[in-house]
Amino acid sequence: MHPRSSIGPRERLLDAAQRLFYSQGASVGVDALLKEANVARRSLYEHFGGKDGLVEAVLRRAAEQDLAWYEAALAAEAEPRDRLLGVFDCLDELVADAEFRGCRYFATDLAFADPDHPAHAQTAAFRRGLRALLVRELEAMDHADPEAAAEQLHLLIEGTLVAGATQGKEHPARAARDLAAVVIG
Amino acid sequence: MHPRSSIGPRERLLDAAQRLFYSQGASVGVDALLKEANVARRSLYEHFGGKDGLVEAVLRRAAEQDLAWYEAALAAEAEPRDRLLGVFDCLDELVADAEFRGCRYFATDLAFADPDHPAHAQTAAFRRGLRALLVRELEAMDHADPEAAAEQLHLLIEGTLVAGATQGKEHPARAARDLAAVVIG
DNA sequence: CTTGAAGTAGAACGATTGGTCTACTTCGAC
DNA sequence: GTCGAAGTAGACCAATCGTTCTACTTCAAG
Repeated sequence: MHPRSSIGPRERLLDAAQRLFYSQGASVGVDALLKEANVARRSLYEHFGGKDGLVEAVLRRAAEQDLAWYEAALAAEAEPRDRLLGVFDCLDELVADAEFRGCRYFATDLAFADPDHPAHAQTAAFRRGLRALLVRELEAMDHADPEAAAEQLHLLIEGTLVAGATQGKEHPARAARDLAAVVIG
Repeated sequence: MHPRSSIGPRERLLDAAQRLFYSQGASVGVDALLKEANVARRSLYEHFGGKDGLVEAVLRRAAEQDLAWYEAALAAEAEPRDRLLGVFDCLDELVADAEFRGCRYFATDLAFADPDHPAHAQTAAFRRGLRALLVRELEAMDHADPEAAAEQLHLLIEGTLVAGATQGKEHPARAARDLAAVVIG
């Protein structure tokens, strides 16, 4: 193995694909992915079996990273109530970034019309993970109805990501934060 | 002309494209569109100049229809406050429909990576129209800050559409309605 | 009856797609 | 030193993409 040079073609491919899928959509051609990753055509098919396998692997890894991002956002504050509100402060920064292009998972769902495409299982898993995270926080602060509140917070997050992608200048995360404060109580 | 048989190839094409673009995304092939519309290949290029022109025309017409849908949703109630809340009742029905697949305009934005594609101008126009509608209603009921409230309502609507597309069973419109009531005051 | 615009049907185009395959290189393990 | 797994480079394939084009039909206006 290459314990030193560390990143082999598999990782380079995952990185490049995650970048290009996000910035240009899942319809980017295999050629563009290979060029961006500086990887031979053959490596893609040996490691991932095909483009679909690469898409799935990218989503699986991205879901881990993104859930960790939410955990980090929560960890930035101490008070249970501030922890959840802090997520929207982080979202405000995220959405303001020039590179922001919306929610990776929803974009993926839209890109694959076939409901049996393996990508959908990954996006669903991410949403369950995020929802579980919200429920956990709400339970920790003894919220009266954690499930219902988590649904509302989730809706506010999704709305923020859409609004941020289509009119980022308006700081939708702040508008969402005010409503989140109501939800949390 | 054909004042009788009424719907010529142009209208059939618009109808078919609106249906297929929504259910399968803007990546549906020209062949599928022509077959669905029972229209000759040539007619598409004579009437719309190409697939891009068809996309633009579909969005322009859909925006009219959808804004009219929101107007109708508002008109279902009399009291200024109930008019806006009624929109979320209508959204609840819309989202529950088995055919519902999310917001046409956001899906279109994601489908075309090129920021100069004419489709983006149409989606932006629709959002401006919807926003203006919300502001108008809020002003009519003497809301303290119509612009800010419209932004929040818009965010709730977008969030509802995303949540409805990904987990329609949960009635996200009801969750959004509760928050909308807070926004309206 | 004729003419011409508008429609249909479908072959064909160049480009691009995802995927397969061959030939060559690299490099650590034995 | 040799061997084999893993990687690179790139030709190649069938399918599909949006688009152009020709040939035939339809039908109302003059």
